[in-house]
Amino acid sequence: MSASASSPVACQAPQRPASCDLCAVRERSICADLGPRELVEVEKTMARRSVAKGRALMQEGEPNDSLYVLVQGGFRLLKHLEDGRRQITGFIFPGDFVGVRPTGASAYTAEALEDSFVCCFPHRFLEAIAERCPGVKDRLIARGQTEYHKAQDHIVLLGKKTAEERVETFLRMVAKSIGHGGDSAVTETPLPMPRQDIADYLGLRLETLSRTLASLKKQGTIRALSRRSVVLAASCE
Amino acid sequence: MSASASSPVACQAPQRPASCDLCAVRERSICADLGPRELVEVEKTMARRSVAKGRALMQEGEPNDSLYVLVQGGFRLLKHLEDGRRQITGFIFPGDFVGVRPTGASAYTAEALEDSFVCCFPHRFLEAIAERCPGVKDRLIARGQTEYHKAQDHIVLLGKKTAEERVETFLRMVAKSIGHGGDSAVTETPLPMPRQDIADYLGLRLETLSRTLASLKKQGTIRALSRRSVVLAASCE
DNA sequence: CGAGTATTTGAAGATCATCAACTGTCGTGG
DNA sequence: CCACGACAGTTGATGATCTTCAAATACTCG
Repeated sequence: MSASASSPVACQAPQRPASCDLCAVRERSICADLGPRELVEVEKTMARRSVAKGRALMQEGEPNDSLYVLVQGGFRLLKHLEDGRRQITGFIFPGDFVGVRPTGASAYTAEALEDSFVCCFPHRFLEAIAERCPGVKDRLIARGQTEYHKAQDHIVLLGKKTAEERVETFLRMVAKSIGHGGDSAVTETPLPMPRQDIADYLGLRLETLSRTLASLKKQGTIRALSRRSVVLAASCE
Repeated sequence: MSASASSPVACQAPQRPASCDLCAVRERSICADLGPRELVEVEKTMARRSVAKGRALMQEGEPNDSLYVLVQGGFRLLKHLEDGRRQITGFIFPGDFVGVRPTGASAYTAEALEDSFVCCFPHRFLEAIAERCPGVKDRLIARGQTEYHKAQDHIVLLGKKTAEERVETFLRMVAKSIGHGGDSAVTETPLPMPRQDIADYLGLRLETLSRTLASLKKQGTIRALSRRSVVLAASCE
């Protein structure tokens, strides 16, 4: 299936764009603020990096000095409690970025859900670029805000919603984040993360998540469900 | 102006500083990045505002075009679910600020826990100031990050901690935020918010919070407890 | 002092967690 | 191509934590 050299395109396997011109997420990332001149410069200095499924892009507590833009794949962001309990605080999809500021101790770990590609912007280059492109810092501020707002929605979910509400909210969120174009209601939404990750995101146990999914399917909220994808019914009441 | 001329200082009642030179939180807020010239200008154009206990500084869904720096008092930040359930997503104490970006629809409501004073920086002025003081935008980015990290800690608390752990974490957090200087262990920590707010922050019911507080007191984790303050035992195990 | 609100306490019940067993899926190799 | 093993996910039975409903008590303010 995942042929490597045979077919020229349309291949499911991770494939990074050859240049920024072809980058699928450029308009959604900080690169959108770069002028043509800066873009050329960035393309020369910026490192691209592939991260194999399960490997960490950054580790809670370890220093980090780059901003990473996710080009392809997905990541889970997670924090640990001393006794080993883990909480997933978010998921990252193409166009999103992490590491907005350099730090001596990252607040969280980022692990690849599948083989992924990222672009690395060391902050010391970024600072120089920002001087010529003021929009870059504005975009970092804006990004920080939307991350914060997403975290607040997550807080509401964990603090006030029932298991069933949490699961439905999550599924609609994923559908919106990586829903392929048009009306996400009828389309199949991929679930690139295992059940345990979803449970750790929702503050539920694996078994409770499984039962809740089964229940939503029986009710019809979920049209179809497989290990790696879901089809939701329209969201109208 | 409230009590203005009579007593020089040491008054418990809300009292806003007469000028930025006397501002207790200046070094902790964006003002720390302003040069003397900008400070003078800011002092002329910036509006100060008092907010009575219970009143909202900004409302979820309503537009907001200013950044507010809290000088004195406290605020709760909250979000509503359609059916009226509310979740408190954070508390704001002197030196903190809200409204990092102008928006057509605030993500949350900010309500005063007690009579409070804030400084308002309309974003259109802020933008002009930022051009001359590049540090301002960096500080906004940094602030966005620390808010995000606090939100992540909150997510871990709600997703993985037991009622008892939540309450203890909360109390230590407040002690650290508004703990008066030295070792917060033996000092009395004020609790400027009612029990219902604490419960809504912790994702617990009022009654569960009350019972958990009683239990922590019996165990000795809490040395003394009153409606408006608490004394914690040292945090070592 | 007294009304109204905030907080605490009690008893019963619901939701979600835990422990355990079972089933499905995927990759490997005979 | 199918069998096998390992892991991911599901289902079942029981129990703990937290919620709910109810009532008592404490505190604040006029």
